Amino acid sequence: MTLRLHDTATRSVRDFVPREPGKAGIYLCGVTVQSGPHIGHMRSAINYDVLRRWLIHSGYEVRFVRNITDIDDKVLAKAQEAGVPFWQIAYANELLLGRMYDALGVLPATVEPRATGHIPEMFTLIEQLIERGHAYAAGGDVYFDVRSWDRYGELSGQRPDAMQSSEGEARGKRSPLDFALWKSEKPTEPQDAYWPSPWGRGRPGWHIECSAMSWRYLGEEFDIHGGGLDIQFPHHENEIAQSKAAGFGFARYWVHHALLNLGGEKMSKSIGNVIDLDALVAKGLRPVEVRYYMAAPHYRSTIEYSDDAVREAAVAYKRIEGFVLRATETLGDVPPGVLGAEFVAAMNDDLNTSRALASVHEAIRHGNAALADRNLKAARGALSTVRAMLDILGLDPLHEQWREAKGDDLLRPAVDALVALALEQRNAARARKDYPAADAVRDQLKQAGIIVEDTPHGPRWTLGS
RNA sequence: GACAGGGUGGCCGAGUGGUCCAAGGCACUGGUCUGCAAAACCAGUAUUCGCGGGUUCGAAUCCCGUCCCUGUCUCCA
Repeated sequence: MTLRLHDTATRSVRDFVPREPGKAGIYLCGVTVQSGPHIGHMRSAINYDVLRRWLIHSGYEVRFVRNITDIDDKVLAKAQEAGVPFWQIAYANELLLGRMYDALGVLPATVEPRATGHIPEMFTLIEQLIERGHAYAAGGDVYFDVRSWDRYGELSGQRPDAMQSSEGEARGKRSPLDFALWKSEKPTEPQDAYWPSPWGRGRPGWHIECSAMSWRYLGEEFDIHGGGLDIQFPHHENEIAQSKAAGFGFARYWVHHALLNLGGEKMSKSIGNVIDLDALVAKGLRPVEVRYYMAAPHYRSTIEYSDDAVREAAVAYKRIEGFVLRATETLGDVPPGVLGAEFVAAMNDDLNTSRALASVHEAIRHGNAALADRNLKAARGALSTVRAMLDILGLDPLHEQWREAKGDDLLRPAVDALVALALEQRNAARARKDYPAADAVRDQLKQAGIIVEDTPHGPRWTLGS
């Protein structure tokens, strides 16, 4: 069975056939680091992290390139506002982004290149485009000549003739549709944001960096290009035009993920309807629960954010976690084993994580039943398959990523001994049928954040609320 | 206006021609277990898929119309 992926360019689900057997090259449009990341960015990161893990599991050697766009109009505007160099703003936000990836268990990219580190590659590309008659210099600017590329619109379905052109004619453009590859310096912009170029001092246009970096790290043609639905046009359309006009084969599959909405609109810094990971943590959610929330719906479905929905996701995840922890308590460490067939089928079906999770929950139900029946063999099987499936989604509760803070390892035996003391008293009370006293012990522990549950083999405790 | 994608139970969310009187989760109800709980398990909870037509032996799934929602429209606010 092979992976099938939705390809935006053909608007269809296609078998994934890598350019080179056993290898997969992915370019993901990362973030423009104009400000700190919000949970909309997290969705992108998590969706592609799942794709990547699935490809790795499927035996591919994955080269995963996720860029940082560290220069653009907004970064410069923020820098001017703050009175600091643009790269200071960009780098500070890049660090925040990295922290967010770590917190959510997003695997580090193979390489995370920055736009400003690839100016020479841009020059080569731009010169190639000029030579081929698809770009022209005008003053100190260089524009891509959209009319010279008749496949323009192939990705988004936009027809150049039908497009509304923007207000205000830019200087030197032959057509309002043309877009800048290189922008000449302006007196109103920070003077430390420019590079010398064959066309005079200036800085990159918005789209050229991705063409340059994908070329640098993945070659002229690569397997998958990803990004949010909102940058399909113009950004990806322009990327295709540039790269193909330069003679590259470019991306073979275009995978776009849907957005995270809040209040009926996409979460966006400019609209101001943003929530970041810290805000969710402040609501009592753990990053792993947030990851579950983002990974559970299909990647091409819009998520309308709501507090209720995240909380519901947290409850669902706790059910998963509860099984894994309880099963491990009775079975000992059972390593991840073989995936369920339904899970595999679901993942291969355009990464249908929703369906895949349904099979996880079913396995858990069977596992819980097996535990209750003391059918250890069946329980062991369920645990190993559940852990394997969760591992693909980056949600295995036993993975080091999700272990509580380090001190926890030392604290736990100590708390365990104290709780055992309290439970001895409770047991004594129960033995003499003094239930009010027994319940008082349980209630007091609960107030301290320790939940006591009775099992056929004695009480167990967990932290919780 | 153009282009793209959606509208499924109380909620979240899969399902794109028959096995769907619609997966899974949450919530709720009843049961088992328990001293009582909790957890877990079992059972129940949409004859129905925005609305109106049509195609078909058969439609949530295809077609037409209609209403509503989201994204995008280029040196992006």
